[in-house]
Amino acid sequence: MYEFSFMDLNDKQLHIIQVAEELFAKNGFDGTSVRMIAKSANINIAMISYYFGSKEKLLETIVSYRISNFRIEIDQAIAAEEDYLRKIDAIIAIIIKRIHHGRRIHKLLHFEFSRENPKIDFSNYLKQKEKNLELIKTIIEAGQKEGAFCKNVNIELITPTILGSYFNLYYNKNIYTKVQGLFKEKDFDEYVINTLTQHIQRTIKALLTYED
Amino acid sequence: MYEFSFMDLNDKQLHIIQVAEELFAKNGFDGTSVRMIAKSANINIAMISYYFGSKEKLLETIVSYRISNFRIEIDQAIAAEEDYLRKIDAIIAIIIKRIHHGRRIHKLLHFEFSRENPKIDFSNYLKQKEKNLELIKTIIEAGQKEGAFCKNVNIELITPTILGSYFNLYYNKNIYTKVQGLFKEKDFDEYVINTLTQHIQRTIKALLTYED
DNA sequence: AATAAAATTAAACAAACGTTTAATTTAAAC
DNA sequence: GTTTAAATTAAACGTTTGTTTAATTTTATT
Repeated sequence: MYEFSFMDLNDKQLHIIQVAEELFAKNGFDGTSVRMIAKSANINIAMISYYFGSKEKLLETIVSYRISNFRIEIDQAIAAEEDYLRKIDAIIAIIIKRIHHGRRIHKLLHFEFSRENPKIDFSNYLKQKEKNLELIKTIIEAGQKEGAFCKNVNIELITPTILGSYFNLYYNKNIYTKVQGLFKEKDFDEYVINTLTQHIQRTIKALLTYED
Repeated sequence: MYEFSFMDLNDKQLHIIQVAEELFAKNGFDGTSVRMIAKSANINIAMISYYFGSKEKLLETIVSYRISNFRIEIDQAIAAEEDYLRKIDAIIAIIIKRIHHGRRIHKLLHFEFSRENPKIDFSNYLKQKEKNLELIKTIIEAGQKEGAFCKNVNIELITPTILGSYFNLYYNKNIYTKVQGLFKEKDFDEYVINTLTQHIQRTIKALLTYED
């Protein structure tokens, strides 16, 4: 039976990618050995070199497999809403959903990106970041011209606030779980999609309409 | 000549700590070898085991050396300001200053904290996080009672928004530097203390007074 | 059924890892 | 100046690292 495989990756390769992605996010790139990956994926060590060439190229494959542009999805959401505050709500909901879905690879990228000698090529990641930044800039400037948003806003810092709110929660999940009892592990998905998304939407809308 | 040494650490130990901290932040714990540390610090490899016991205990020493409580500083700032919005400004300025100063060790903690088998004891880090969370909760609830702040706010998520904004900028510094030309490396300190702090203050104040 | 290609394996490779040893040098105490 | 303790060193320790090899099994093609 034929199964569709993205990027010419067969089922076995996809399985290795999924296992490796989880281990990389948990233990970091250097903290994950090819033997750990092989054991978790129930394959021979040599299969990683055989399929991907090397451990580093495996990481590169994972990155290009996961990093995808969501320009179209956002464009549709923007067009569907009339009110500028609703547009913001829609954009943020999409961003958080996407980021949450790709949280493991993004964690990896955060940590590998600021290294002395980065192990992989980040140009695709950079391009997408840049596009997203421009997209948000465009919509906010349009809202400012319409008089919906105030002008005293540092637009470049809105993305860090949106993404940072998510990732700081994600990185400190254990703290809130253990110390605060804020949520159990399995409720995290729901908490992100509902509570956190709402909080960020509120925050950004408040910022964009704040007059002091 | 006698020099004061915190935590009974002599000058040589302090030098090793500083070098190691920087390398750990750059390359991660597993990505940094004792030989790299020894070379950077111009010492023999054996000195690390001699002084600290092991590579892991060196990390523990760094953490307890850097993680400090800033309860007193915040208490003073709160007492000095009358207006609740000014109190928020003061708290955020202190938090960002502190976090920026300890950014390297915090990056390390973010990455090591969510591991399968954490290599060091994080109880001190947890305690301080908890204290800071309670501190912010107290001041905001007081402001709500006074009618200065609105009530539809998720207080638990304010800290992630403050810290996340900083760290997302820090982790993606290279992007903004290279792609956007937002700032050069050496201007980062100034950008954080001025522009970023202002942005976060604005954001949180807007959120705390937002009525929809 | 025979042939060719792809997948899988255990074993071996050199290199790098954190740590320990035992010898030597430096500093401090008497 | 002698003795004792602390600091420093080069070398070696046993593991683990990522990758390659060469042999074998499985799958696909003719």
